[in-house]
Amino acid sequence: MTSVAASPPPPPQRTCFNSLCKEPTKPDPQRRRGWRLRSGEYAELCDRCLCIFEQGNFCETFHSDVAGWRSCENCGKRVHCGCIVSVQSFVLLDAGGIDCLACARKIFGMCTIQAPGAIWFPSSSMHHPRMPTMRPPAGTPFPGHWRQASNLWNTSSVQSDLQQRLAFEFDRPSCSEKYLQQVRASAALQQHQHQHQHHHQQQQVPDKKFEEMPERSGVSALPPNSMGPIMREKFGANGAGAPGLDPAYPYSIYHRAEGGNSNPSTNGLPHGHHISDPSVESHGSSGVYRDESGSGLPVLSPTFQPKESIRVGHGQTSGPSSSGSPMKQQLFSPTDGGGVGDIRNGSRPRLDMRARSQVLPRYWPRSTGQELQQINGESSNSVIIPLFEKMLSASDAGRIGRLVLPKKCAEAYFPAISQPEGLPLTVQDASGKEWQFQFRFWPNNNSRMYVLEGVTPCIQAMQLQAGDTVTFSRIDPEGKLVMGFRKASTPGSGEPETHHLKSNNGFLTCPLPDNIPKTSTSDQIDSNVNPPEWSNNPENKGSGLAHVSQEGGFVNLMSKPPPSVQAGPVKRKGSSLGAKIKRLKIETEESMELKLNWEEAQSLLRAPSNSVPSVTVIDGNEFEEFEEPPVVGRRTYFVTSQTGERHQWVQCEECTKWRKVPVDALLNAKWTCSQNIWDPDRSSCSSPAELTVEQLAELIPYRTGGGTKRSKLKHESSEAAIRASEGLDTLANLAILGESESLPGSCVASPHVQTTRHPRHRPGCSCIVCIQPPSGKGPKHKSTCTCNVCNTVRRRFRTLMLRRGDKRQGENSSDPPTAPTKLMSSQSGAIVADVDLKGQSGIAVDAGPSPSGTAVADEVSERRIGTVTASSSSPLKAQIDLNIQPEKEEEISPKSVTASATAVKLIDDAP
DNA sequence: GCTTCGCATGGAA
DNA sequence: GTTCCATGCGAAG
Repeated sequence: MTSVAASPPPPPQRTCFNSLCKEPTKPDPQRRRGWRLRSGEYAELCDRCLCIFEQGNFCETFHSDVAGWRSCENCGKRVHCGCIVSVQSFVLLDAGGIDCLACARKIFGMCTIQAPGAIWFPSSSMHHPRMPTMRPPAGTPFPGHWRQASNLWNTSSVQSDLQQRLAFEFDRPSCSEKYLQQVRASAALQQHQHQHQHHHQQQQVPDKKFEEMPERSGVSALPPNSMGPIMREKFGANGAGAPGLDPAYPYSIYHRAEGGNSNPSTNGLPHGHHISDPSVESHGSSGVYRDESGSGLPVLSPTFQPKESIRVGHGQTSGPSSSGSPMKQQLFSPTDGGGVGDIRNGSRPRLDMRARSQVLPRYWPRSTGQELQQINGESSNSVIIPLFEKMLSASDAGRIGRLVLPKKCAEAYFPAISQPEGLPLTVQDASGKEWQFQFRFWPNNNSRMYVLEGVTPCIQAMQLQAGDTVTFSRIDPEGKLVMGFRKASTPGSGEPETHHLKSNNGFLTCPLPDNIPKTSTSDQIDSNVNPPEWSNNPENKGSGLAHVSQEGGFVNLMSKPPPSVQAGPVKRKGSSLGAKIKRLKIETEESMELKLNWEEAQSLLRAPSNSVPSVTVIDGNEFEEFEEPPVVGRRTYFVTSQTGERHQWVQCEECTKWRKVPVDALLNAKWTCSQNIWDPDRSSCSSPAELTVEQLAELIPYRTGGGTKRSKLKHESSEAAIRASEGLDTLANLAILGESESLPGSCVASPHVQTTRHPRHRPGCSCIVCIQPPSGKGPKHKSTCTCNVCNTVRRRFRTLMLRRGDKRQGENSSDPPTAPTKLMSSQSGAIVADVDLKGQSGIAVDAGPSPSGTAVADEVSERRIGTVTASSSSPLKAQIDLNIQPEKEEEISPKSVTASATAVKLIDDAP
């Protein structure tokens, strides 16, 4: 192989960044630059364009005849709002309309707005002390909560949010394709446009741009009829108020074509029309597109699913306005980072429109705002780009450790690989832990089958199983791939969808009663048990989170599928997780709003009235055990005043005012001012609040948006996530327990369901099982561990095994003799391991898919006695699962099988 | 005998 | 009819 001395290519002739100019640019010793690009660099302009730009006349000069001009609500000045050049020169007003930068500065004290070229609002500005004093534009509606501190100052976030929604709405195949068809039928459309020139002015923009700027990127304006239902929900049928839908606001959306090779048949762009922005080329995956011509707004991920973030009101939006915490998503990034694939794996940029549009809807990301915020908790300057998600199949969740990736998604969002061996891929989970997978493919029917290998540790760490959903997102500009997950509920349980188990990010859902008597036997977590701020509490990060919808009165408790699902064989082709169920998940996700972490959930649990605890001493520690499960009360905040006086603050269910109540007050979950018996002056919703929001913010840490607390919480987020995950897992288990035993129509999340199996295993249970972290969480006890817990577990299991062994021997004595140590499943043919139970009768049971029918029960019974199977998929091999529940003998679950198996090992190891 | 790897198969979309 | 993808299954380690 001969090496050819490659002569360096001559430096390309640089031309003006303004695509309407294309004059050659000269090296500028003074580093004079144009507008700032997303990459962090600045547009390189020719002298003339630079001069025009510096004079602030760029838009007038080059965009004067395009749409997007609006008038400042305050001074009436004409401001262009449709391009990257002008994006920093106006502020979107919540109530619609814009203010020019000068007015914004003047009115809102926008001192933190940076000089032209800096298009980000620093996060500090989001909590500018003057924010609450902002006033709405004259003549605009003045909703009560508007101009809350964070609202206005999150203009960039608002824009970002809107843009995301628009991008998503538009980019959905069903949406974009429809419109692109309209574009293609341009002749008829234009004729129609001439007849309705004014109304359709914006729709003509794309065609006009195409004609005027043949080298420009493809542009497609969003027609009113492409407005998705979500947009209509928020902005009304005509889209008024939405910048992108406002007829005076030409919201252009740019589609990037792979390799600059646009295909009009697939993306609606004329040949040769592509985004040639080198920063885009370096991106690699979906993400924030930018129009280098300076006449289009950047667009975030086309796959963003805005179901959650679109919810507003009552502070429920995932955005910053409700929480006081900044929505950690920004449209622009200081640097233009590439995707993981590009940076780490050297992929080529991909994600053409065709690939995106061909991604099946079931893989569309449905990340909630909370999830996104959770993912993005570490960086306020990052853009979270939901890529796709996938419900785990049995194969994916199995111990084989291979996660089959949807082909289109893999090709669209992951690095390009040419060899089957693929590439190592570093993926971060929501807690920041990095996992290394092998991204590869198998040749398959002249195609490829993409898999992620080595996912078992991650899957196990997340305690995922078939039916759960993993989500893939990317954080830009870091380019990190982030893998999240949502737990499934009970897809196979056949639960009526109006009842308990709707699958929402793995949160069980149930309707709630209006009142929850403390002594009720159906105590349930109230839908309003936590204030809106809480939902966005950054401490609520973590996988184990309960969602409580304030709107719908639903409580969603994270849960694993109930035992029936866990243990049930997953039918091939995922038929048990059919499309219908998946769609149900989609719809019911809308009911999920708030998150609780475990500590907070715990804090809601109150000792039932008239219940005297029995004190149990375990390992020197006293535990109170209640025969009755705890009562769920209203969330309150305990505050100690400067005088040392302690009391609680609680938010009224109806008027949302905060009231002070005695520290020992136990409040109904739907507490209202009328129940404020301690302060008659404030026992009505019409009574004024005792403290202002600011004062409350000082009193109640971070709940009401204290900025300093938030930063602290960031540092604690990982730990909090772990705690939350652990705790909610337990809560989830309780929910499962409740579900499995609740009466028809009762709430699955009800913690107040009696059980005869093990009355302790309920909320508040302090038994040796419940005080331990859930399975798979926390440090594992070694098999040789001699701690009190382990010894107790051993002792219990030894007793159980002996009892069972005796029982079984009695049964076997009447059975015909069979092969003593080996059984073979009649259906699965799975490998069966022999187990020596040391003195027990040899019992070995196939743990593979079980034959249906009564045999299952027998077999399960056998399993629970204690078998070790070769195909055990437990992540806890050779480790003690301290969450085993020996008394719950009737319950069928793989975990229980594992637990039993583990117990056998314990017995083996026991002294 | 068990696990891992890689391809093949076939149901479903 | 084609493509996708869940998983079966044989070969290799």
